[in-house]
Amino acid sequence: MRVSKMLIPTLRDAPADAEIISHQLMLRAGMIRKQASGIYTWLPLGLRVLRKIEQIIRNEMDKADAQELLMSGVQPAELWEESGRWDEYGPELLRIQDRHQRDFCLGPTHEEIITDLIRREIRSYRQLPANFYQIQTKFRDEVRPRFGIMRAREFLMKDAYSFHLDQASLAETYAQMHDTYTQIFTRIGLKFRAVEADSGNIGGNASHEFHVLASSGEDSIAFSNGSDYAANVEKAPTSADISSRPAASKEAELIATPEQHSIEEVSEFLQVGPEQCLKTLIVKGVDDSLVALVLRGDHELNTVKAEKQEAIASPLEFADAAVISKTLGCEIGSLGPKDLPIPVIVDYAAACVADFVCGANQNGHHLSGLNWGRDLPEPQVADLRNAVAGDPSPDGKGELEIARGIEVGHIFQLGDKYSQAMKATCLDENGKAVTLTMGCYGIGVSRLVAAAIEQNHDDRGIVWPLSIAPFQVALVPINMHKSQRLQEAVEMLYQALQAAGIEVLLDDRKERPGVMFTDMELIGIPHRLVISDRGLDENKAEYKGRTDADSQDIPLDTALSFIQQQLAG
RNA sequence: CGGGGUGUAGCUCAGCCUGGUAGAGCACUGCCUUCGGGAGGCAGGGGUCGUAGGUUCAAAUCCUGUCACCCCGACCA
Repeated sequence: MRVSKMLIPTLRDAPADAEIISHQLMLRAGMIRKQASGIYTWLPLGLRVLRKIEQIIRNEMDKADAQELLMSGVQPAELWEESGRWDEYGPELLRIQDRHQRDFCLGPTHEEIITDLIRREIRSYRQLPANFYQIQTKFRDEVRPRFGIMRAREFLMKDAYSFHLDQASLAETYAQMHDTYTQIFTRIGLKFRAVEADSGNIGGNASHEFHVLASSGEDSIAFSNGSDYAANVEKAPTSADISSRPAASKEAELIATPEQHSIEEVSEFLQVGPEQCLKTLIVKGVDDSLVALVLRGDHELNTVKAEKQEAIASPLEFADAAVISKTLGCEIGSLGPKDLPIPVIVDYAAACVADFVCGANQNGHHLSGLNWGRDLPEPQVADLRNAVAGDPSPDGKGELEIARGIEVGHIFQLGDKYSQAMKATCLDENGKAVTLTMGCYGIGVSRLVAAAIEQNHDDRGIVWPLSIAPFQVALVPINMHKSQRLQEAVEMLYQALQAAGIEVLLDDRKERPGVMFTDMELIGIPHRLVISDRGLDENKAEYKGRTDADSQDIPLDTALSFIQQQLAG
């Protein structure tokens, strides 16, 4: 492809409403343009990347014997009424009417359609198991679309649905899809983790999310450095062996700490680390009571875990400052667990600290050198906090590391939620009707583009993994319009590269070199060949990989084989 | 849905406070010079200032409504 024949409207400045790097770079590289909030047009360059990802997915799904089909994007309301989701799904479902005032929706997902198809077409256990997938535009009327293509309302998704006679068969396909997804993200060339997940409102049992690791990810995930264990930080359990608590070595002491409230201030003031300080949070309990939660100063409360405590009101609410000072006799910044007249629940880690510092329940004072079992009773312990880096892995193997992740895939064992509601059955070997068991498997194809950029960029622009780059090689001639022989040499090399099946983008614009270099780097082409008139005299071309610090000279007549080597390596 | 913010040329933004009839840089068109890391000169094209109403002799500017977009939160995954 020639740059002159392709619309690649690169921008020097990022539009002001683009917040995250992938959104900015996709706009600047001329890959997408916004049509409305959360709705985008894919320009030729962006579409090439999207298609590359699609092809990898398609290829791996086919290998796993999944069959591609394409379902309708507009779906009749009747099916959704049958599954119960017409009422359940909420405003995210974009509902429309046709000219006869019949209700339809724009498909946010396709369980209803596929189940309807399968209940009509599959009659015998001999046709099972079967797995169907499509790559299709979905519409979800998100409350708050943001971050460009990352969380769009209209987006491209690969969704697959498998059908089984029993749970064992589902488990088998589920495991196969887990492997397929692993293969897909590995082939694309992204760092990712498969994470244990809740199945949310789609229903069913087992579920894994696949996260691309990137600092801008919306989710925090915890994974073990000693095993495959990975989970959302909020969901990773934490615990500690109370008997590992060191022996008391200091005497309890009341210290005046005027104007020192936060853990940070107290820790600074008393010159002890925040892990040696305990913080006391007062939340609402059942029946208007109050409950104190005690955490290590460097730990963070996990509200979902806390809500599981019987004494605590759900949803969790912090007590009002006024109520606290009235009931407990001091301000929030001076609270501590000693002699509190309300129930106290202590996080495992906090219960393991000896000689700790905490508020004295007396304004402007803290206690130091406190010890559980000596200065105050052995506490009631519970898991109340988010996992942090360095915590032991819940499976006992290795330690947890924490990273940000972008969810790009999700697999579920659905069970019979939809087949039951929609009466999808088939005959087993005894001629008896059996309700089908289902699995479903999604990949956010368009989101993957953004995720790949979030993980792979530098200050000059996108750094595509070779597998999904819109072009493999950028061919940049210097001042080609001024030299007939350069034109001919470049044309020959361009043809040769193409003939070898290499995707090459020839920058044939009458632009200055700087402009061409900057654009090719912005759009992230992995390999670059520069040809100049003066290089011709010495049979010289210049090669530079997108992330290389410097370019290197290579013999022009070996440029093709050199590039082939680079692509292979 | 709650809170905050922004709408002026394709993009980034100034002008608004203190009303006087619209600007800059980049981009675009033509010509000349330049030519290995976003060149320079000259000459151009392009904006009902989001929109509706109000105040005023006069509104991008002040007032009110409304729409769109963005951010934070809630929500979703």
